[in-house]
Amino acid sequence: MENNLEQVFDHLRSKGKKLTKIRKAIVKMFIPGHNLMTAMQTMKELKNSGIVVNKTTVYRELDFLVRNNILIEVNLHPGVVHYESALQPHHHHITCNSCGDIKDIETKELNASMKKLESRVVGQGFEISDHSLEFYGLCVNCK
Amino acid sequence: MENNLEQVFDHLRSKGKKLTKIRKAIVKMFIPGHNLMTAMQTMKELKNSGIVVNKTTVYRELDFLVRNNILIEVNLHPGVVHYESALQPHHHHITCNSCGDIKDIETKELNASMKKLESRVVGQGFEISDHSLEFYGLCVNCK
DNA sequence: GACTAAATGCAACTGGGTTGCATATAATAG
DNA sequence: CTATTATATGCAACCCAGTTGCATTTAGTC
Repeated sequence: MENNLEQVFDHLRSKGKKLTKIRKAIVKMFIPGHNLMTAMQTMKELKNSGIVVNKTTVYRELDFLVRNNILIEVNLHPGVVHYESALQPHHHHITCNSCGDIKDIETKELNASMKKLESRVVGQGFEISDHSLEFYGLCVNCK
Repeated sequence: MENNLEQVFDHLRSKGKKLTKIRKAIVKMFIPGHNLMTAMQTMKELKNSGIVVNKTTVYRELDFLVRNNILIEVNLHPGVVHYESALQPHHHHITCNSCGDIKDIETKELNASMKKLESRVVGQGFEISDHSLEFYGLCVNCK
């Protein structure tokens, strides 16, 4: 979405942040949506498109984009953090235990009962700000 | 639950596994339930009770117990794996973003709609074997 | 073009987790 | 109760994701 992309750039500009070629390139690879990548995968993708970046920069840039609500962290597996666009409708993922492939999954069936659950927990004094729901199994090709 | 403990020991014995003092001690600290610990926390707890263990042993032992369906891995935060008893009713957790405290939480409201969701996904060719649902927010003391 | 905050690179480091290999220990049979 | 052997443990060295301090570079502004 070209539109989203320009919005993100304007948003950052308005906050006095710089639009370096690295930042632009990273935002571009995430914002169209449906891209879920680790820091290292991001670095490789950048390299593939001719932009060689230090890993420190990649980690700092991804953190920066998370702090600015452009990306979110996704916690699929121990040992590595995935990132994806924050500018997408709320959804979850299913990871194939065999080939490692990750697919988006809508969970609209859960909305009502999830709200009920959260209000009960709030009633017990907790304040829920976020949740993480991930599925694991076998994809069509692997089973 | 003393009973569960003996069942676990018998189960392992029947598979030809040895019941060393380290293994027994680790099983004992997890099986009563409501204990959620990282490998390093487990090592410290062991030390506190007078059993000094190498970290390699702790990691291998926790893996062993997961492979034998006595513990499960819980993926709360990037960078560290938590372990808890597999011999508990299905439940989830809420982590306080401020003090880091973790509490168990029942999610019976979700059961029916979760089943619906899973059958839809199965209908699309995926086979779901597991899911992870974790909540984040503020506990009573911290807000 | 000069200035300054923001961004980048580099090297060294941290910490969770793993591997190969030598040694020790629990269970079993003799 | 000793010998045997698979299983478990310790140790040292390693791997890899992610971080830190500091010097250098760059984007945006005047």
